[in-house]
Amino acid sequence: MTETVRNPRERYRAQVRDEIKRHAWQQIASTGVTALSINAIAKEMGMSGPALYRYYAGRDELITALIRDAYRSLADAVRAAHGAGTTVVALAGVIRRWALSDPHRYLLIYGTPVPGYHAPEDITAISDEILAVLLQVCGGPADEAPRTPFDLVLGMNRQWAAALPAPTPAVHRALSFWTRVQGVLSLELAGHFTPMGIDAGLLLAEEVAELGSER
Amino acid sequence: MTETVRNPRERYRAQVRDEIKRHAWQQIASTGVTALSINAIAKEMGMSGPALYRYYAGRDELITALIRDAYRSLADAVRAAHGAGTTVVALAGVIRRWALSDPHRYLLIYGTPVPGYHAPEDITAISDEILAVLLQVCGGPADEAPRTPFDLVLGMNRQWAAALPAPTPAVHRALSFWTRVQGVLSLELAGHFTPMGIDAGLLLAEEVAELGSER
DNA sequence: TGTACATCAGTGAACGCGCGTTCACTGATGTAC
DNA sequence: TGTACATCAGTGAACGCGCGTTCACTGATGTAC
Repeated sequence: MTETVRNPRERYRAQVRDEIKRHAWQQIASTGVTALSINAIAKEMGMSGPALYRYYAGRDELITALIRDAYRSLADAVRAAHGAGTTVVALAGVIRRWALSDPHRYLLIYGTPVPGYHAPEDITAISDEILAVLLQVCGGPADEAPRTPFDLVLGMNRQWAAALPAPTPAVHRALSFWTRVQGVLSLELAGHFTPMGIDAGLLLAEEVAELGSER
Repeated sequence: MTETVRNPRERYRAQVRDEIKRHAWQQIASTGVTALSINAIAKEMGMSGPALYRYYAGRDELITALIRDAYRSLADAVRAAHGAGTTVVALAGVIRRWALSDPHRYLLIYGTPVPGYHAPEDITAISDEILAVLLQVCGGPADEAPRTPFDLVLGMNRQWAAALPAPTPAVHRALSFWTRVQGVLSLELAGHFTPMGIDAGLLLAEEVAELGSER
């Protein structure tokens, strides 16, 4: 999140950029992305509005930075879990806890798209990182034969997909894993479970239990 | 959507209320819920801003009406499909087509919650209608014994759940159906599939195929 | 070590905009006798 | 059938607010000799 820099002026810049983001998250947490206001952040920091333009070219660039950090954070969490050795059920739990720890951060990425906004290249790369881990936890691409009709589900227009010989059961399990996690979390975070008294954590575990690497 | 009324004045009122909603949906479709503006709608209709206050007490009441209509529309679509006899796969297709036909309508209900907004009672009732149909398509509550540990997933604090003797496999299948549909649709509508070339329709069919009534 | 200069963080005023909502009002539409 | 009255849709002005962004500027901080 923080870029490390020797130069004292650059160091200060990085600090302020971080503080701006902290306040931005705080604001998003209370009123949502759309209410995110440069002026409001500035006021909260005891600065005048235009001052922030020294640090971000405008509102869109700030939002981009927030989205990037959110993806980065999730990618790190998922990677760490995988590095420590994890199962599909445990990984789902990690993702869920990550989402619950800051619902608006999750929603910024996977919720209703910010109108008029389109993510730059490097962000989809981080998103691919996440999917790569899922793929490994769901069994990896090795020693698996392509299957039908799942082959049709996946086109081949992306590196991580193109790197595979063909869609495999593991790829499909990873995809199922991902959509099922999203399904439970999007409903849970939007509050659609609370009036029904559903244990979302347990439901999620049940949903992904069968998607392990089968080894 | 339109209330039928004899009285000519009331009739006119209902027409205008509908026209306001039509413009509201149009606006939501182009810029999202948060950009929804009473003044903008009025201008589009060739009226002054305050005129709309004759028809809706304020912005929140208008949004409530839109949300209610959205739920109503989905409930009708799902009911109609069930009435004509449907399978889990076909029903998932119906829901998906409903969502794709107006993504913002779907997102208004199941996307990121509108900050500060809370739905009135009668809306959760419509939501229950939908779930009731799902339950029937997934096998119905009849002649099924409770099972563990799924029993824990569902609490019993809601009518349609309380009406059941206990959580059954069918209830759990309905819940799985619902979350899996949400998972695929929320990712598809947010555009997370397009760069990967995934056939969301096929994926959805695969996801719910196993959740039929097993009769 | 001290001075001259360049860099750059932050200010305050301004621009133009749109928002939700209130209020007192005009004028048309329906209703009662 | 015609008149008197009540209802109510819609207007225009106004209030107070916040937004993103630009611009010319002050003053502090770092750099080069």
